[in-house]
Amino acid sequence: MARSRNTEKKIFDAATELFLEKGVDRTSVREIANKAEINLALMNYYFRSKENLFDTIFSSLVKKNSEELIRILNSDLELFEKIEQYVEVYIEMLSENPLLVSFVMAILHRSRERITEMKAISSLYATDQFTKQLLDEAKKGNIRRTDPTHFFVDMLSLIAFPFAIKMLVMDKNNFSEAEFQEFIDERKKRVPKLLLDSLRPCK
Amino acid sequence: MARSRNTEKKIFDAATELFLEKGVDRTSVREIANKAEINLALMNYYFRSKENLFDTIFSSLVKKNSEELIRILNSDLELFEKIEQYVEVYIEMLSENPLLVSFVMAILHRSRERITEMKAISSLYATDQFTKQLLDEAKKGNIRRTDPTHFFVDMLSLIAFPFAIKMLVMDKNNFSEAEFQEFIDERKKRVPKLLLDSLRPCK
DNA sequence: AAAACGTTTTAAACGTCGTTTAAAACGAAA
DNA sequence: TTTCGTTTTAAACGACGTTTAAAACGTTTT
Repeated sequence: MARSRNTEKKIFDAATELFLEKGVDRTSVREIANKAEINLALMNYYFRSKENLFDTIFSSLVKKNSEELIRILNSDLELFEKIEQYVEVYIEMLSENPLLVSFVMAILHRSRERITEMKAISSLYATDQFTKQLLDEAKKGNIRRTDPTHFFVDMLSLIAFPFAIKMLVMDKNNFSEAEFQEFIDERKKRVPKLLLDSLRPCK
Repeated sequence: MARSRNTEKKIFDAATELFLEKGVDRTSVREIANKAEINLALMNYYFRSKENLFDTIFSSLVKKNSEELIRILNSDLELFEKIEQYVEVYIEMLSENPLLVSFVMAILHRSRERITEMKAISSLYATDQFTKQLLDEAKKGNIRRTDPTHFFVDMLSLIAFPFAIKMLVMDKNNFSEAEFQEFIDERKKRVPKLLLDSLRPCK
């Protein structure tokens, strides 16, 4: 009984690491079993199938990493401050899990047809509260009118995409790991500035 | 002889379609052989391995689709006009090949270690000419000073990422295919405006 | 026209993949 | 100590990417 929980966790942890590193389809069950030091058939015993193990891990990863972000979106912070904080926390989170973006991208393509069922995924998107805030501030004349759908996609793109093309950026600029990290850190200031400038009614 | 070229092309075309649609790792060689109506072993005869077939297809796709973009970056168009044209042509190109972004993303993760060898991939990035133009215009005071590396990553992100999260955007906004296409079309105007506003020295 | 040649195609087999199976080993309750 | 449900094991299944040797084909040569 204590043994079983332990086994389940060993499988979960080993698979998580391998899935993030090599991708689901390039990780074999025998590899997971080796890393977790368990018998091959135990993966199916505890998780029914590799696909179901993947779903479990994916939901867990998304949930763990998106909770704070949703909390920020739904907070009653002033709009500009909220955007600044959201971007910074998001980039910081991805810095600590640099493989997460590629992983999610791969899943969005790989499991395209199943997206609607994967409820975890919706926590990656804008909340109604944030959308409403954008519309309200525009109505009050505090910011330029902007399509919330576009604005949120802009924000997500500027935050996440650089991680997806990390290797391309490193290769073309001859960045070391540390230099790439520095580049990413710079974006914590740059991206909010770009977004807020586009909202400011100055012009 | 005529037969052989034909066979090679049939394999290439069938595999291209399947790789884009299902991803490399979820496409079996037997599936390719069926679709191309050729014997299983001919894939290895003409392309040595599935991995090599994939490399060939990837290079061909990237080359075919990036040539015009590079031509624009290296043209002597005025900076703002160049950015407008680059964004519009890029988005239009991705609209016609909506699976390309996910495919390239998957490859950037899947073949991370081989990126440097895959020379085709460098054509996805900024040219020296464009970088120089950004620096020159800033020096002349025509635009705000900006880090060309960041600026190009911003631009790429705003162009490409929405295609990568297509299913997420469609799901959350209840978009039909046509509505998503409309959303993308709007970005042809929106993205250049956002980028140019961030460069204008108005403030 | 037949023989000889290199090119192209074929069917069968290899080891590895995800998954299933039936039985063995185990731990707690009787 | 026996019983019983839970956990683990080894072996096997069909499908995967790849290799092989031989068959079929089209050209060139005699």
